Amino acid sequence: MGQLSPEFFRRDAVDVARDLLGTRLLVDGVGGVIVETEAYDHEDPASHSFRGPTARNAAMFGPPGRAYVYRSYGIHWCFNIVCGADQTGSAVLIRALEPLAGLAAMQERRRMEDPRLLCAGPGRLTQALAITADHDGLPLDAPPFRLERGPTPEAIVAGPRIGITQAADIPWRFGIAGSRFVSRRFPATPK
DNA sequence: ACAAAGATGAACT
DNA sequence: GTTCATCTTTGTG
Repeated sequence: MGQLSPEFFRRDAVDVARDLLGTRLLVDGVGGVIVETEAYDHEDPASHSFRGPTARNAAMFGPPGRAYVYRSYGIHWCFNIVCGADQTGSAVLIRALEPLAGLAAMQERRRMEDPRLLCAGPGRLTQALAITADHDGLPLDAPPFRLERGPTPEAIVAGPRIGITQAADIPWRFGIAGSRFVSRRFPATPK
């Protein structure tokens, strides 16, 4: 299974967000399978890129396939992958992983044992993988990162994004159906 | 210069 | 369900 190339990310963030589910993300060999994502683009009032380029969101307006890392609530780091053509200001927030590799390192960094709580949330997974501002702007097809496509999930679910006030009704949060490693359960989908 | 909000998580009632 | 730690970025005067 080869590395995902920048071309994989050179398209609509919503499509990338869906297609990233099932992909393995590793940082220095530590990580797991992406089970939850959210899409953001620059037409989107909830996105950091909505009001154009700034010092913080510079990576979002760079080439696709790179990291955008920002500080959240003064405490946590959040990890995104830049999408779209160059300078379009779209990205996918990685919200949760199913831990697979380097469990001991993650447990040490998170000071807890339960695999379900190691990477279930954007701030938790950056702590578990030791992602910080040092990674902002780095390409994801080179060390310390590794992104390898895995089996396509049987089914995915969608729902409103978490923790935003603008465009709170847009269902751009995606998850692997039935995963016990997501940050929160998805709303029941009416038939 | 200042204030407010924020793509969160943990602890607590 | 609520509170709060903690601090950068951004908008406003």
